[in-house]
Amino acid sequence: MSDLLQRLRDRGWRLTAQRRVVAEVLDGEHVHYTADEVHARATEKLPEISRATVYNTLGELVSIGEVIEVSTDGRAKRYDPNAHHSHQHLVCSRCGVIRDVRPSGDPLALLPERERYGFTLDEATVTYRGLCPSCASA
Amino acid sequence: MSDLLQRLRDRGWRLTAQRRVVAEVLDGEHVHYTADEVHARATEKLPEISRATVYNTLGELVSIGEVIEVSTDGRAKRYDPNAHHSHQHLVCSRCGVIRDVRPSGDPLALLPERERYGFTLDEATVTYRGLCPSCASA
DNA sequence: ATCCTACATTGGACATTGTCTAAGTCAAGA
DNA sequence: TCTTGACTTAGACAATGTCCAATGTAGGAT
Repeated sequence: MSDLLQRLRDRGWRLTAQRRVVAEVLDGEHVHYTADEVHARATEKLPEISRATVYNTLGELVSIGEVIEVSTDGRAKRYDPNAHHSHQHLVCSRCGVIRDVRPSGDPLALLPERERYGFTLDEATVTYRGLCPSCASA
Repeated sequence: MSDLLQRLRDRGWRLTAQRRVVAEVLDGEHVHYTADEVHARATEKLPEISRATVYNTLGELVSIGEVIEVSTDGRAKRYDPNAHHSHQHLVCSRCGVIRDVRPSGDPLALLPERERYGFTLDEATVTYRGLCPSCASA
């Protein structure tokens, strides 16, 4: 059993076939599926799983901090299981491929006091955009 | 006539009443309306303007670089007319208010070479999140 | 000033993404 | 094994965005 499933059990989650399948689909590096993509892949393993369950499960995983919601293009949200290592995203402007990246400093530190307008800052999310090697050479 | 309308005319745009009204709605500082909000405000001045025209005009303004598309919450996109001064966004996690802010350095510089995966970088967009003064004190 | 016509607008159908509900199902503790 | 409350399901509904054929009009041409 994956660490994720163990953590879910520790939180009192009922481990249904549907939740197992969603967790399996989200296992891996540089995974950034939309809800529909998760549903499509989940359906391959469990044909009767419903869209609503996929949305529910993704929402729950996000709310407990196991998965991060990413919206790089204003279209469908994407779900990133790499929640336990702080990171940002690098996106190809042409093909849309996404890589997790780690900036060398804290992006929050770049915002001077006079530009904070009295806000209590929490986090900064950065999206780097450019062309990936294959799009750049094409 | 505003500078924006003059620039549009210089590009060969037909200056219709609808385009004038959309341009007027987008005039100002810290303006970040959704398409529907633009439509609602435009309707006050020109009741017969259609949703399609608002979407068309916003899309055109974005494609010629006069307006920036911002999606801070994964819901509707917002349209920011402050396109001629590079800036980032500061968002209240509770009430959603958005301010334009200017970081002190170039966020692109924070991404080390080994984290660029061969991409040709273009830009970095940063969203700072926290609580605004009134939400923090409530 | 009037006419022409290519470009712009309109209303509504359609597409995509996400949310909600009522009824049925099942995991896991007793 | 039984029971029960949590979970899942199908499908309706909501929010946002796109597309198209019919109609209208800005601005150059006359």
